[in-house]
Amino acid sequence: MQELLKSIQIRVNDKIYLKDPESSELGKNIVRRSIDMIHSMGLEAFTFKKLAIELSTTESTIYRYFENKHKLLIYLISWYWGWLEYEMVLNSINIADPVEKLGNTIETICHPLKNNIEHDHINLQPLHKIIIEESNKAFLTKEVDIENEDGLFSNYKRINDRLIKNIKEINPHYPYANTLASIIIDSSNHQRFLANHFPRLTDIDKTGSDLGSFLVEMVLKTIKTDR
Amino acid sequence: MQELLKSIQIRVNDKIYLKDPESSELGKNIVRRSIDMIHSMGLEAFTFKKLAIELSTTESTIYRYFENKHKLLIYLISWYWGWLEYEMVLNSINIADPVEKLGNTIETICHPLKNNIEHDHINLQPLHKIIIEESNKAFLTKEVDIENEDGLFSNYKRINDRLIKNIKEINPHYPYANTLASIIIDSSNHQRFLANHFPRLTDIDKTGSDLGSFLVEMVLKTIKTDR
DNA sequence: GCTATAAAAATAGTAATACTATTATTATGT
DNA sequence: ACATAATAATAGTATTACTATTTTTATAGC
Repeated sequence: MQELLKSIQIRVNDKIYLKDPESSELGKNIVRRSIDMIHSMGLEAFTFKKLAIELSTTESTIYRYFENKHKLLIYLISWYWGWLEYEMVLNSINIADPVEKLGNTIETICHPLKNNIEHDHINLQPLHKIIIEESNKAFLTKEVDIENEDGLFSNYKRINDRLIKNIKEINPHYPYANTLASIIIDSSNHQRFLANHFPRLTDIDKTGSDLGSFLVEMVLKTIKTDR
Repeated sequence: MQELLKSIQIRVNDKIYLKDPESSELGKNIVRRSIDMIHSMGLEAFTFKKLAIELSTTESTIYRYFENKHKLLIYLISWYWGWLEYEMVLNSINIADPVEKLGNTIETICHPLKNNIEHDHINLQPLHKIIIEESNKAFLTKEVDIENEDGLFSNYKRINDRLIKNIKEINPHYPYANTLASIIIDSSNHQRFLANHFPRLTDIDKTGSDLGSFLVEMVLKTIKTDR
């Protein structure tokens, strides 16, 4: 199973890239190295020039894969959510009880690397940190609506859809399932950001230990029909 | 009262700027025009050069007020939270019941412009939109820890503290008051962002009409000691 | 009204970024 | 062996994000 997962191809909207980075060794290296570099130096300091030097290639070559570093970021993020969907589905397979499934799903979102999975050319540990520290920048732009229309965020939205469906399985009449789902997903990463940089603003520690159980409890209490 | 509020000086940490923009007409114009420009063109397209042209002045002159556009953004955000604290306090004055106070406070965070307040040189409407669309960029950087140590985010953190205190007044034993508070504040803006750009991910409309009541309900249900 | 001082404006310049274009070289598949 | 595509090398541009220097203008005290 581990082996199967390792070589699985994550589907990423092909409008994100100019040339599929999975289609060549160089492409894979671009992805691999950019994860390390963005993780260690931050998105703003990261440039195609620096990446080109690291890869002993040229800027223009990288530009044949990605239009700009913003698109590269979207690629990484989209890949992440695409990958997480597999994890979510696999982890919750055979779970019939919707409450248990919700718990399992939220736990997966909060601790995606629990299974210690490895991947061919993508290092998940730093990628997850990029998600925590940088991913919001992908849609906090003036181009968000066009890019959204082009489907660049669909992998992200599918994760939301699954959570929404799960919540509605538990309480079909709850009117704020969408809002709750997006809060869960956002918080699963943002609370860890706060733990890293604004510990006063959270009760979660850096490992995110109680995060999952907190979020599950919040959801269940919130959607419970009281009578 | 309106008049009093209009001329009130919002306290902003003086490490954010090089020269206090409130101290001169030009400084006020820098703030005023930058709000309009960032709002209309987005933070990335906004430059000191363009601002200088708009103000018929030069880049170097603007640089005497702010180190760079990032600091200017932090200034605007910090001013906003500083101002919101006044609003929060004023709106909840004389409310003794902590549950009622929480409702009032959250309502203020979600609908800060309800009182149709005007301000001397700061246009609150576009500023609020900047908070919704751009404010996360202020701390999603590699410099966040140094800037946080320097107190650049203290106005923001004080808002959190008030909410935390309020939650603890209702249930002193609830162990996740900090986490819940930061989720509330974050969601009060982020759900409106989603309403604008990802309506499928929220049940809130663009005016944010049910947002306050949803958040209040979520908090109250979550912190309720069930027995 | 004169002068010191500070603020602002004008001017110039630099290193880095975010690209684009052109040509030469190398690899690959038939 | 040849066509094709990918990559590398080289060069260049507009813009950004600054810094430095000098000149002009405004202000406040004497």
